[in-house]
Amino acid sequence: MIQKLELRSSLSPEDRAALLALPHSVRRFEPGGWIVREGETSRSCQLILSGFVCRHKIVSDGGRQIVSVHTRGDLVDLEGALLSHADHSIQALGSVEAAVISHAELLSLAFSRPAVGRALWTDTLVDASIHREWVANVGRRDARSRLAHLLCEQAVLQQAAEIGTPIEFHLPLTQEQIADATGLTGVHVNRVLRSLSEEGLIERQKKSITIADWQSLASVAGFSDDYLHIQPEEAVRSRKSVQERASNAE
Amino acid sequence: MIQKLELRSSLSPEDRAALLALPHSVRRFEPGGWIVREGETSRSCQLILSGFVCRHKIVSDGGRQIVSVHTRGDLVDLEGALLSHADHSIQALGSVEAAVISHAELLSLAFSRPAVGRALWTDTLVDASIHREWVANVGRRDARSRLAHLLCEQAVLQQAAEIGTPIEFHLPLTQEQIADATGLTGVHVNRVLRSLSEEGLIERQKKSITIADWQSLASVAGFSDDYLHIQPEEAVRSRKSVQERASNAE
DNA sequence: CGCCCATTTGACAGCTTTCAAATCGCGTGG
DNA sequence: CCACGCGATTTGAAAGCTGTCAAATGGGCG
Repeated sequence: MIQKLELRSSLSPEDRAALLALPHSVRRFEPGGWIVREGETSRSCQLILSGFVCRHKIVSDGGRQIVSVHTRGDLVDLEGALLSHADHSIQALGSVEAAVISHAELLSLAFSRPAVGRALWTDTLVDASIHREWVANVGRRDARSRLAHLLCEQAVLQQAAEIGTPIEFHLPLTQEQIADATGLTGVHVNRVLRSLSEEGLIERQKKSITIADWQSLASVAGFSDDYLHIQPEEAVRSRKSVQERASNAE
Repeated sequence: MIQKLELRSSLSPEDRAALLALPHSVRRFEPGGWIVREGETSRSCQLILSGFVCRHKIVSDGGRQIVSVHTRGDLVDLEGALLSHADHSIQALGSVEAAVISHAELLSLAFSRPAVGRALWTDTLVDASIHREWVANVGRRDARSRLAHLLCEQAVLQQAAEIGTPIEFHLPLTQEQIADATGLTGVHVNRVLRSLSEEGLIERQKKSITIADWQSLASVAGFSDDYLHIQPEEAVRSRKSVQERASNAE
């Protein structure tokens, strides 16, 4: 499971073996459990094995901004390996299982095996790219587009991580948390989500979403998956699959 | 000048020498010149020698979002070395001089000299951290705080890059561009800037800003420089200097 | 001196927020 | 198995911050 860490780089079998051989222990977090707290210094990072986590920051008036959501296969708190203190907190959104990997071990592997270092570095660059898209999302899109964009992104990412299907996926956030991720208020998220489903773009189950009309939703969102930098073969497979299922659903 | 690239990591003299020995050519850009266009593939990255550049994305309704501003000592388009296509554009804000460095050369140096690789990797992590702060800035602060935050950030960054003093610095953006960086409109930026200067927090010259009351401005912004991850000794020097000058100015 | 772009300013509309209250969902305890 | 209780979801009404549209002013460059 560890090797799926790398959707965006190629690794030799030896590299994979070295990654798999990393000493680690599995840790479980309760819903709401803190994985990292802002300001802390840590000695290890966590590879998410199951469940969802989010990174967030608190601004001075008490408002919270979620800056990213991660799931199976994502390595969080890699920052801790090279930076002295965490600039944000990381919290479990539900029950979470994570593999704890020491920074020292990971760094030494990264520097002894170029392909591994390259893959990890690429991962941080993609993280940054996603952050940039989020800046544009909260900065320049209205509430409707913002929410549509978040849904499209989650659909593609969960598809890539092989969790759920591209048109129906688990949305582990409460409406209040969706609001914190999009820079809106819980009340408004509720209204917009309802309007999206009334228009037939999405369908809402208890804690998951079905994209009823991918084309329209992506168009409302102005969504393009370029910024996710998913490898060509993966991207093709993923996009095709999204579209096929979308058209089957019609 | 190249070695000041690393404010946040330590390098041995040999590492510095290797960086300085990188083959490069100097390229000049006109104001508004494109350094990278979204979607492009590039073979080299650019180390800014003088002037300012910004990264930005265009959303589907034509709106523009500036996602970062860079100046002397910043390496831009490092993404191009590891990712296949650019997810954003980079444009010169005024006249810019940049050293062009081939990706291949830079990567081979990064993988042969761990300290260099570490420094570059750290740089991308700091970039990501700044992006996260921007997400929080546009997502969860009102116009007043957003602008104050942008000003505080620029003051500290330009001080760290040794351009101008911490309380008076060059702001290479038009109000329209400031709006694109903060997710506001030009008209509103104008109003808020005027109100900040009427309240005595800042003073405005033609194209530069003087922070008249750092304490108050930082408090309006909810600004803390933690997320910039400036090395301890640097941070102390920088903060002290900002505060000294600020109190001298009173 | 004149043109062009950036900055200002005013009035008004509108998207989102705020504040409150009602309803729903679901795990817990009787 | 059903009642209770708390958090999440909904909904309504009203206020407010920010955007839009337009026009005037100002400043720099050819």
